[in-house]
Amino acid sequence: MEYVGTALAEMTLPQISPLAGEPIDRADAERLAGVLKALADPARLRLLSLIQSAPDGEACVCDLTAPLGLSQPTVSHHLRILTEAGLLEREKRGVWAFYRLVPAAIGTIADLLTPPRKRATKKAPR
Amino acid sequence: MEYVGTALAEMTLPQISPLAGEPIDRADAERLAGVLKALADPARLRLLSLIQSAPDGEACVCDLTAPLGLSQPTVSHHLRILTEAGLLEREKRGVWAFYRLVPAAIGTIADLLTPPRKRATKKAPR
DNA sequence: TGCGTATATGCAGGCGGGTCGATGGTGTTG
DNA sequence: CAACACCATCGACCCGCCTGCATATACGCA
Repeated sequence: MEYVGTALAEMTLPQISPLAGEPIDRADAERLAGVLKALADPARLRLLSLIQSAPDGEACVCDLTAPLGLSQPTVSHHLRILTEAGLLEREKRGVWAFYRLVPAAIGTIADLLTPPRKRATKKAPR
Repeated sequence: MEYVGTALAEMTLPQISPLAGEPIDRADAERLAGVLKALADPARLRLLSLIQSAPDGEACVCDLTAPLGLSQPTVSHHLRILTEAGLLEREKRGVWAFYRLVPAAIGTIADLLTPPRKRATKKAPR
C-alpha cells in the first residue's frame, strides 16, 4: 500500500458536499479537511498559481524556488504535499521534475464547496 | 476592539483567483489561505454541515456540542474562527447564540477556486 | 569513471493550532 | 434576590507543520 497520492480520488464526491442535505459524515469531513489543508497555505497557493501560469502549464522545482523566496527543500516539500493531495502530478524528465495541475482536481473541490443553490439538480427535499 | 471579522469581504474577489492568468499576489495568497485554513478542519466542516442542515438553517452551541463530541469551549472556539472568516454569522437571542451560514460566503470561495475555464474569457492554451 | 546539477529526504528548531478544564459574564427563572 | 443555564474567554498542554541546513540519490555529460 504505497499508494499515498490523490486523496481527492478517494472521496465519493457526488454525495459528500458538506452543504448538501444531511450532515457530513465524520470520515468524509476528515478527508475533505485533508485536501483543504493542502490548499490552505500561502506558499502552496502561490505554487499552484505559478505552475498554472507557466508557459506550458508546467514548471520544475528550479523555476519555483526563486519566485517563492523559499529554499529548494521547502519547495519540494510543498510540491509533495500538493501531489499527495491529488492537486499536482509529477513527471520526471531527465534531471528535472515537472509539475502540472491535475485538470479537474481543484474544480472538484470547488464543486464540493458549491451549495446546491447553483446546481439545478436541487430535487424536492424528501 | 479591533475589527476582526469577515476576512472574505476583504478580498477583492474578482481578480485574485489563483488559477486565473497571472501568479497570485503574495498578500492575496495569505488572505485566501487564511479563509481556507478556517475551512480545513474536520470539526469546522461538520459544524457548517450541521448548521446548514438544521431545521431553520441555524443552530445554537448547545445543539452542536453533542453531535460533534467536543467540549463546549472547543465548539465555541471553532464557531468563532468560522465567524471571523466570514463564513458564519452570529445572533444572540436571550441566552442562546444562534449561528447560521453567511449565504454567499462559501460560494465565493468556490468561485475563487474555479478556474476561468467556464468563463472562457481566457486565451486557449495550445 | 568522475564531476556537476537537479531533486528528494532526514533532522531539528520554532511556532501556531486544537483541545479541555476552570472561570467569568449575562440572561432566565423560581 | 438567589439559583441556574448558556456561552465566551483564559490558561495550559500537546501535537503537527513550516522552514532551513545538511545529506543522500538520480541523471547527464565530459
